[in-house]
Amino acid sequence: MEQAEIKFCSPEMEQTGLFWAPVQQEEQGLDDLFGDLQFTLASGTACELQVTRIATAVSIFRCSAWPPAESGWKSFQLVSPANSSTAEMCFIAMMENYRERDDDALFVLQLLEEADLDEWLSGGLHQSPLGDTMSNHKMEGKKSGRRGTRKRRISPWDTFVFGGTTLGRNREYITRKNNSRWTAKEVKLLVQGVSKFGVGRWSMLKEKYFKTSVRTSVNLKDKWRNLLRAYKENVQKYTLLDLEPPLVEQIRRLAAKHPYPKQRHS
DNA sequence: TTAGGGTTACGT
DNA sequence: ACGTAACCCTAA
Repeated sequence: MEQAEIKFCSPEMEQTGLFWAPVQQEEQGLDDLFGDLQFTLASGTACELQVTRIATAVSIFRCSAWPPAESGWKSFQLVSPANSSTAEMCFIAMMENYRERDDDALFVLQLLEEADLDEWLSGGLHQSPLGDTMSNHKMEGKKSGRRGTRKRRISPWDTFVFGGTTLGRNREYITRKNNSRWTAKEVKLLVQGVSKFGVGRWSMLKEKYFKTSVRTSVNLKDKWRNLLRAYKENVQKYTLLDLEPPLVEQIRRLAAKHPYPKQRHS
């Protein structure tokens, strides 16, 4: 959102994609962090992320566009203590395809388990539960362990934070398997994109409007479909996200202009 | 890569 | 319970 200034504690952590960062909190709470977040790494690299998911108790932010692009890290999660007004936040980098890198994920989870995350979350600790343990861990050396198809599953991160035994005690739900709900801001962007490129050019839309977003082109397509279902003169009983009327109008106009599904030629 | 049906998580 | 929205699967 409003360019939060974030400094990193140590270069090592920056390397592994795991670090602490003091973040200025508005009184509104963590919701303010929804949307685009820009900051600068200690190295000077500018970053831009999009925060797409926040949950209560522990806040999880799934972000994208982890730089450097070559590192293979594409997204990360951010865990912050509940109810802290100047939250110290721990960014935990993770792969876009955590499914392929369970070893890594589980390794970190193990570290977190050993550290007293509960205590950290309650505000008791003032340094990373991971300490510098991470510097011993060579991420790049790891070959991903899992192969083969696998049924969908909840991210181990989610399970740990919300459903795992360590923290499960007072967390009553598990997050959605992926990115959670679209924000009004994202929807606006999508609508803007559709109005520019028309319906059906999802990968281009992704490229131009959602380059750094967690949303995939398929997500964009699905979201558009949902928007139509929700607003196309159609009476849904309710919507989970209220959009500004002008935006809804725009959606309706676009829906009329570009029939969807688009005619498949054959 | 897209369209569209199917599945799952979560809100009401 | 049931509806909505996010995600998955896959033919073409």
